[in-house]
Amino acid sequence: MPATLKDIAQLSGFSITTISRALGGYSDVSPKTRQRIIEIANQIGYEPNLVARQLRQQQTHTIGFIIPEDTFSDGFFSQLLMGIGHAAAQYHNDVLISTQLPDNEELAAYRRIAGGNRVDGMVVARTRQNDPRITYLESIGLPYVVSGRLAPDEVSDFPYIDVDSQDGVRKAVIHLTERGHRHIALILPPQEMAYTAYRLLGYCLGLDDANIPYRDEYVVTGNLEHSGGYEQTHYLLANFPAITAIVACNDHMALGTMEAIRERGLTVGKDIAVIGFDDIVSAGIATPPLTTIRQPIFEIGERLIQMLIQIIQNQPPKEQQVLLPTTLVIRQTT
Amino acid sequence: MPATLKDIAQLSGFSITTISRALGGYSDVSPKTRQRIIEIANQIGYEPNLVARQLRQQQTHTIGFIIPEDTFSDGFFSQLLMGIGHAAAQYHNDVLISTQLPDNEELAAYRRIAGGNRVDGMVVARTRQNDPRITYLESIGLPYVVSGRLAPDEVSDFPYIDVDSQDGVRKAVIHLTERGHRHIALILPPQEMAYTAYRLLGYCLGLDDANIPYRDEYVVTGNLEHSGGYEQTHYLLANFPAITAIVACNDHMALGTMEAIRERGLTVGKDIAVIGFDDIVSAGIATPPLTTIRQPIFEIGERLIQMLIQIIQNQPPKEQQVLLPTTLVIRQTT
DNA sequence: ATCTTAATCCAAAACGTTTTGGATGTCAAC
DNA sequence: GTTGACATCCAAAACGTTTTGGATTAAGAT
Repeated sequence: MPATLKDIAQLSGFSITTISRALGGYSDVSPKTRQRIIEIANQIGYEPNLVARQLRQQQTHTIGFIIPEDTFSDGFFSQLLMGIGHAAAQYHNDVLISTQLPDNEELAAYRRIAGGNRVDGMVVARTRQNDPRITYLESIGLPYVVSGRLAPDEVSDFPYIDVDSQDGVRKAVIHLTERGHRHIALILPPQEMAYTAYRLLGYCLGLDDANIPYRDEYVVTGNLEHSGGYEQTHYLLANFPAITAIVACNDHMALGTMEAIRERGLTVGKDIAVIGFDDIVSAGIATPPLTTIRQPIFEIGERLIQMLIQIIQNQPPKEQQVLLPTTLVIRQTT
Repeated sequence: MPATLKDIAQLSGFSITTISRALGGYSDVSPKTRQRIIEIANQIGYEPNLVARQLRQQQTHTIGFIIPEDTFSDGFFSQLLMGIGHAAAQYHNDVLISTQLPDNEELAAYRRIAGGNRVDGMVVARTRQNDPRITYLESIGLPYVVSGRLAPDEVSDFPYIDVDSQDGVRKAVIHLTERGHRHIALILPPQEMAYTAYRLLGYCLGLDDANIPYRDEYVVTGNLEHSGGYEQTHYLLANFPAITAIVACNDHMALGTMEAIRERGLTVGKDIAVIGFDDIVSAGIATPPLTTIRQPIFEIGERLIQMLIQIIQNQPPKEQQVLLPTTLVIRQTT
């Protein structure tokens, strides 16, 4: 039974309206009155009921973020979340997180949170091809912002921030060809990930730059986890001994790749070069430290929120579709 | 302008009450009516306004979690959060996250979120000595649950889940003495952390078990980050060359310790043994893989929520103060 | 004395829902 | 034809706030 405006009204003898306006800093309440009211409010530990305020004002100062269920140990997601939380706080917004359970229909959480008026806007991550979440958010007209574009053959006509992963992978491949590698394998993310196509494209361009022919059998798909890199690397090295370098499309897989290489009695960085993607914390402290394509995950989270807040406030930013550059962080696996 | 009960009422000719009760599954509405109402609701894409519902029912089905500002890259925190989110979802609860900004007064966020009725309960982590957040939550009577006890000299008479870190460190020290180490250093967390005392205690007990005298100069304090382990290790090894083993109170610091050891031309696991604490993902994939005291972080998050939900539902669990065991994961740094 | 103006204050509506306490109608039993 | 019993429905209050559109009073101008 927390204190309400009504309580202060009764204690002070003023009306609820006046209490509200006094605490709200309006000018139509006399200094003495205001002081008295503030005094009482402090004394009984009044805190405004935010739910009531939200209902009345029809805004929540809250941003929604729905976490897929299979993302427990994903360094990318938690770092993105930290960036989101940090920026949101600067705009006096909180973040409402809903974890999606395996058995639930995918859109259910979006309907509940977004359709149920619990948030002013949403950030959606991990776009897949033809993403139904975007269709839904568009249909209800709620502000949203996306981490990652759609695939190159789809139009991404919504506000997003993505990283130029095509260019990133290309730089990585060039880096390898410059060191003499000509048999370079690629471990892609699953097909349905929207960015997969960009990475494959970058790989092809990189090979092209060095006049190396594309070989389909050097390109495989991993599950984005340690095990994916591990298994595919064993497969690749067992079947194509000519391979001297492997580009994995995230750091988790790259670390799995390193382990597989070691298991085969080879030396990472000497016999087989490895490049990852993301530059998560583990990459820098792996042994040997992993050469990787860094994307500024925390910053992406921050900028997503900046963009979203502007859209919520009806001041759509000029740049609604941002492509951030990647950096090739050269460490000791190449 | 999302659809409301009123809209359905107007379209169907029934009253708002009936709409509400039809959709709510009450038995006092005829099958035909209910069917018609559901039909219209689906047709216009009705979703209940959760804010209104929260206000009316005086409960939010939301759990609050406030993240300190200095926790961006902390693997512990994000993993705890994942556990929290996962368990909360199973109880149909969402998680409201508020990031605390550096300049803000600490309790401000708690007052806003907890005092402002935005959540049904809170989980507080990273207890410090004489924690004011607990005092506050207790004063307003909001259900809460704590990750980690207070220091041994304070009474922790609130629901918590902690890990028996005293026993953990003791096991680690015993493991080291069994391998012949007699000059074992300890890098503690900052004083104000409540669990620091437990770890020091475990260290003392472990030494005692092997009849090794306690030496004050072997015990230092680090900042819980990579740099803390790094700097203190350089200090220790420069001043006390007799040291052959270092226990760091979290994995981040342990990884810093490993780096410092390498920089001094020594070999981790051979010249100097290292043991960490937590068993974050990076520990297992470090090179060499880090021997560490594992605490089940994800599970702690889950159990915190189970406990909290029970308290919220007024069914206080018999076990309100849980001490989970740690596991010494022996890898290759010892 | 009357009129303006400014300074304070407040009643009531509104946000969208759930819940309480009936109201109405129908049908069977007597 | 009266009485219950049951099925179906609904008006109004309530949750705690903000906001609208005045009302009241006092002071200053004429």
